[in-house]
Amino acid sequence: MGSNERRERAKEETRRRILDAARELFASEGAEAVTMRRIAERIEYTPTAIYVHFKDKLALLRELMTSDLQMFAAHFASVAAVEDPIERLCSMGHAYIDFALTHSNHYRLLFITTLPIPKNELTPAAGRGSPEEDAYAMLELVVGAALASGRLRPEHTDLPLLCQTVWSCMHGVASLAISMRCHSEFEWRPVTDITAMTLRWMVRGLVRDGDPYLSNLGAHP
Amino acid sequence: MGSNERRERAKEETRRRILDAARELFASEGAEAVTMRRIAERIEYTPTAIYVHFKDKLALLRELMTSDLQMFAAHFASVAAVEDPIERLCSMGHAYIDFALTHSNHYRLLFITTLPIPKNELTPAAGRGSPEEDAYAMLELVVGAALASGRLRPEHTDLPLLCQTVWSCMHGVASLAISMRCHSEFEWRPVTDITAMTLRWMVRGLVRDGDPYLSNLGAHP
DNA sequence: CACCATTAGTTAACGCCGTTAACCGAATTA
DNA sequence: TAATTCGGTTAACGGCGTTAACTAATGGTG
Repeated sequence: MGSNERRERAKEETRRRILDAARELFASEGAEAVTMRRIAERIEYTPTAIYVHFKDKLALLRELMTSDLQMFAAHFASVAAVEDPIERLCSMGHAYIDFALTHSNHYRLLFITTLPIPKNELTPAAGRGSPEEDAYAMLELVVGAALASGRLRPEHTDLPLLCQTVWSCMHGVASLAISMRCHSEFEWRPVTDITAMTLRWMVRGLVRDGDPYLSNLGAHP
Repeated sequence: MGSNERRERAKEETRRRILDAARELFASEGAEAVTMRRIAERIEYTPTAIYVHFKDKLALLRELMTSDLQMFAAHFASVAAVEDPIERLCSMGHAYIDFALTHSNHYRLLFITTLPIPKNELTPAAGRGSPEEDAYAMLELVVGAALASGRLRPEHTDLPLLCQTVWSCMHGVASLAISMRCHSEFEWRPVTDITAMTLRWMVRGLVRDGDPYLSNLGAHP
């Protein structure tokens, strides 16, 4: 009678409310504040009600992560517009750090916190590959474009290796900055400076000597 | 009568046994396996007995961290012997990754896991500064030597900035490698390759054009 | 020697946590 | 109307970190 559909929609609705409550709780108070009981309390349900919609806490978190990964990927939308392939890569690096700092809780969940279960099966996801590959795929696109431009040093041929090295360096800047935030006693240089220097090293390691982009940063930064 | 000393020594002894049990449990089964109850079980005490020797779990972990930091610093003992300052820095980088991979649980506790309480007061420590600064101080020494050698580009003058950028990059390689270990589905390049490439970029970003060390890696690696 | 103070360690309990089994009650279906 | 489905609740289990009250052995002191 179609009323079945209504019931299904209602179920989807509470499921969404659970996810929203978890996300909000997580974003505002950090991962350790996300407990089944507090999520339930927020939506005025019993903790066990959550288990009707999610197998367990990990399944809930995994679903949170997939939506966060989409948000993460969306954060790089603007870099595609940058014309120069090298500058585009730097722009992506800056966007990466920006995301990590402005959404540090999300960044921690996605890339720092090691969940008990491997994130292998984040979601089947639409199309090919997990959403995690969306941002990574974009990185491959950007680095691939730099590679195709012929401006990289001839020894650079391994695209995955290049991407993973770039990612590693940026992740290092982001994650160390996040964990050093409170660590006041330490005289920590501004993240922007560390980011800029890392990107400068990356570019110099990537492009051939005498590349026009080098003059942007050659003088005295 | 001196028997007081014996009592004190006995107390120190059980305190040490608690730390040993925690360390062993931690190294073999990871951080989440370290619970007050399991530690107590190992040394055949009651969980509450631990509270005679440590204020709470965090205090115990902090003490574990300080000894791990010493072990961490000791891991770099051999790099001081390398003569060439640039090569010494690379050697330290390799040692860093080596430590992170062979003692990944310790590395996670020290640099990845963000403890609820800032690690500000790890220990007053002997001499000046916390033990965390020992390895960092060594990094400052190594980078400082490179700086003093006059082989770095003239724009490099900020020693802390250089050290922190180096550290960030190496930390990125280490931590991403650790968290990607299980993540099988992903075609991840060997950590040694990523490490080598990162160090190559670092060196090229650091030293002047035409530095002799560049010919080591210039050809076609 | 007798008495008291100190203290390493135990017992019992509290309030959290994730999770499960049994149940309830309203809506759907036959 | 009777049977069935199923979103949600109640009560409970085992485990966690931590605390208060207590025990028992030791040490110093009159």
